[in-house]
Amino acid sequence: MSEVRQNPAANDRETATHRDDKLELRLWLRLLTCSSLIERNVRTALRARFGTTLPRFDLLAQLDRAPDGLTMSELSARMMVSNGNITGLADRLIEEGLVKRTPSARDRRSAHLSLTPSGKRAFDEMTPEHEAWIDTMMAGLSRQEMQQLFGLLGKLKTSVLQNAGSHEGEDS
Amino acid sequence: MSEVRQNPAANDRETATHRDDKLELRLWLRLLTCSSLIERNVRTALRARFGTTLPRFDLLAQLDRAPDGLTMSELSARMMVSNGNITGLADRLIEEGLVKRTPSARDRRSAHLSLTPSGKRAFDEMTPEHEAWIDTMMAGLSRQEMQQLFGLLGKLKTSVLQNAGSHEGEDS
DNA sequence: CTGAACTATTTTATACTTAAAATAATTTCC
DNA sequence: GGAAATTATTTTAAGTATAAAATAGTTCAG
Repeated sequence: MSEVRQNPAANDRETATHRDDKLELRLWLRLLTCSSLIERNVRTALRARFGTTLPRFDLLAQLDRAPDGLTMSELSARMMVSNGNITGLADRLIEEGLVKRTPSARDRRSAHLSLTPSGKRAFDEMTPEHEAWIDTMMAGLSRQEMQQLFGLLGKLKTSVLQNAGSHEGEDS
Repeated sequence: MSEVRQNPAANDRETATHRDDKLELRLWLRLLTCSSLIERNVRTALRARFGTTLPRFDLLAQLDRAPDGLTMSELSARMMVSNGNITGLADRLIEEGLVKRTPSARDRRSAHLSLTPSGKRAFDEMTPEHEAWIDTMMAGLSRQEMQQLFGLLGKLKTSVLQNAGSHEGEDS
């Protein structure tokens, strides 16, 4: 098993916040805790059930959603990782025969990545279980609470995108 | 600058979800998007302003919150990363003189890590700006929305901890 | 046309991360 | 008190991640 504990009485980052910490900071730490917990569970489950990793699954999922394929840059944007990262990840999946690359006819710099039949099959096998894991983890929330949370996170996302990076150029 | 785009009209993972995807899945992807966006901003800002990284800052922050110091395992639990990860991270910070290790008197396996004066100074210099970045990113939410979000995330956290790993042992 | 600016991707160097095995110390229980 | 189980940490090997520089192709102003 993993050497990372997952005990329900977690003594995590967020639990360790001070009573007098600012709401914004506590909110961020709790958000991070939730995200990390779910991510860790999915990662562990993907390895245990399918012998694969989250980044690989994520890349396959992006391609599955885009039947016409995606370029490296598009993948980089959607997965929110650096461009260089995609290169290595794609290389491994191509090596494993799950993804293929088709050079673009009109722009010789770029190529479209897409799922091979084998990749599509692998993804279709994984995705129902993946969804079930997520459902299970969220079982403690009512439909209404999920919708409320979804809405609030939407506002947060907008806020972050709007106000991000405003600390830059304060001396220009 | 970074080569990862941060344009407000993000074409991210979550934006690419289907209309007919389940609420649970969309909620998870939006949560991940928010978390990744904030994390990336903090990471970029830490590098730009202080030439350091998020894991280093995070470790310093944990130690700052625990005046008596923490063992490797405690740090691992709080930061929600693997035990082996802490070893390397701590080594680097000790090398840089920001952290010191004190062997435990009663248990020769473990040692307490704590901030050096230099580490404390470095952290105290960073933390007000760090808090300001978080505040700025959340500026689009009202006090009440933050509290609501905080509460809902608390429920989610409980749910995940309760229902995590229930896919394991389904054939035992 | 031509070269400057831009865009897409890869490469490089370094850091971070994990899972699993190894090492070493402590506790437990007979 | 000593073997077995547990706990704390380190090591190992592979993969994931970033930022920045390099490479190569495209676009566009003049």
